[in-house]
Amino acid sequence: MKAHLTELLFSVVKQITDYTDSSIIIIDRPKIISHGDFSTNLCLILSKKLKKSPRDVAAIILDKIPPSDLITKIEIAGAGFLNFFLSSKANNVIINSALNLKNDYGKNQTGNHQKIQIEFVSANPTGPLHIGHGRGAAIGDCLARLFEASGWIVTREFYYNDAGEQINNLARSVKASCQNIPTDDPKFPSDGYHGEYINEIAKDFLSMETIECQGESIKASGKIKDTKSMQEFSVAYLRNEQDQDLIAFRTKFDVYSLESSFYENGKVEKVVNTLIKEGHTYEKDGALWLKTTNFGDDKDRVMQKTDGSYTYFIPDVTYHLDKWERGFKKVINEQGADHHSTISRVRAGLQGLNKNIPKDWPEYVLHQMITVIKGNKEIKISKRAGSYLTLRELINEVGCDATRYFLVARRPDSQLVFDVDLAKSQNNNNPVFYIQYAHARISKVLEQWGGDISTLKLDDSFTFDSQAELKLIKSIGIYPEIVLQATNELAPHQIANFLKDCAAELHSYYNDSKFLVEDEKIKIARLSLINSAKYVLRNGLHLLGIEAPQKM
RNA sequence: CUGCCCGUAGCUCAACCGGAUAGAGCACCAGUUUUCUAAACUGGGGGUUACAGGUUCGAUUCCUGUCGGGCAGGCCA
Repeated sequence: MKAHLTELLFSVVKQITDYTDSSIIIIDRPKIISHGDFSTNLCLILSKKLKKSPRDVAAIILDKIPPSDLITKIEIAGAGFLNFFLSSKANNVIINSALNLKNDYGKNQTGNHQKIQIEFVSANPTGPLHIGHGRGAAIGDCLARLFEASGWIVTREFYYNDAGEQINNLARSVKASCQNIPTDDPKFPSDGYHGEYINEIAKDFLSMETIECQGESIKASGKIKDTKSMQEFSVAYLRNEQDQDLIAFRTKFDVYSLESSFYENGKVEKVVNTLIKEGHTYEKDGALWLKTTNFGDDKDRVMQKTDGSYTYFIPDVTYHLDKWERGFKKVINEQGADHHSTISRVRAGLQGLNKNIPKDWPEYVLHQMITVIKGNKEIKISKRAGSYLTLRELINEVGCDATRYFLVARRPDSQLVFDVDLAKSQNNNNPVFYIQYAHARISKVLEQWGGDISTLKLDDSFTFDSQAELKLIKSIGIYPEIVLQATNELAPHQIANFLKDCAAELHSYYNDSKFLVEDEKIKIARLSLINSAKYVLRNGLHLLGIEAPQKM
């Protein structure tokens, strides 16, 4: 519909100016219903160039614009806006389009089958997933679903930091637990992990349990001095836990990349050598430094420590080079904002490799921290202190649907308050139930009707006239635009907000009109309308990874 | 001290990358059911968009400064 309007307007623009590109035409959706279905500020933009007042330009365009049976009225308004009002035929086109496309309604092909890789969660295997990882999982997975809906070939990926200092720390903590050293004992590792899960791992390690992890069996040796086995077992144990958390959260990954693998296949070494060869390094204080200041960082960073091991960002750079070499021209990393300082380092490292990787590659979506409130008290999340609200607990208490909704319904870069009591209370007005209820209501009406849903179609001559109907149709018509916009702006929260609005229109309509009426023509029209709304609600919920129940 | 994010109704948050009268939900007040699910609907009050300047036809949005909150600034990740 937008494209249609752009075409009409551009045919006039070509006549009265020398523009050869339709990109100056911006079609908006007005906020206020009396301003019509679409509007454009085109005349305000052209007024300077044509040296005429915006309203005069509007009059000229109005005079020359070709007629269309999808538009019933065009108005000049305000400072010189053009407002377009859709005809009832256009409304019927929208509804029939949704009825025809069904599960595909709302999708677009702007991605043109290009490859995109989205990395998210990527939690260290040093503890169970918490609510912050949940936010990452919800946002990352929804982004993946959005890009799929926009015609991209998506790879979902999880990166495990299963090497390095944090893992040594984990092994030390488990070892201390095996030796029955209490966490408040001075002999307990000072920066060790304190959670109860450490004791669980220790217990299973000592009783020589076997853990299944991504198709591999890892058996604990049970020997306290066997640091290697303890480390392997602990990592496998926690990866297994995290995998189960993610399954419970309906989040699947296509590829798991392991930090350790980049050491094993020699790629880390190769990256280091390339950086040295390209002249971006120097030695100081017994360490090897990367000149990240060459690429916009505010100070240089150590890349090889005095003990010979590498700092975390070298394997990170290696991993990202690997992504690049796998052919991903578009990569999005979803992570917590507390890691934002890695961005400049990873990008600097990639630039230093001199491989013609774009400066702003990869893209990042950073989500801000979450404040968890339970019983009117804030829960501090700290892995090391052991105070913890795990994602699993949250799913068990609140449910997967509600958890996903609340975690994705806010802009990633705003801090969010998650009130556990509010989210889990069943009798409360919960937006998730509100949306699902709208879907269930439609399903029930269609079921009571008992006809063949696939035959529902709107007659060209039918005219909807109630406010409730027109508002619902508008919501259905706008849905594909929301999907595209949410994809382009990396903003899945827009889907959540849209669905709440769309459900509200449906509920209003439901209360306003009866659907199963005597008049066959009216009945079919109304059922066609709510069935198209059903596809929108279901498809939108699917983008959020939330179920659309037939009844509640 | 430096960098990044944020500041919008009592609370939780939107606002289509500069547009028209800043919108929802919760909470509060008043109503709606002999009807396809009242987990719903209808109406009402509530705002100097933290503050002060600047840019222009027009600013919640862009720029500068101030105040306030969060996160970073490890040879941790």
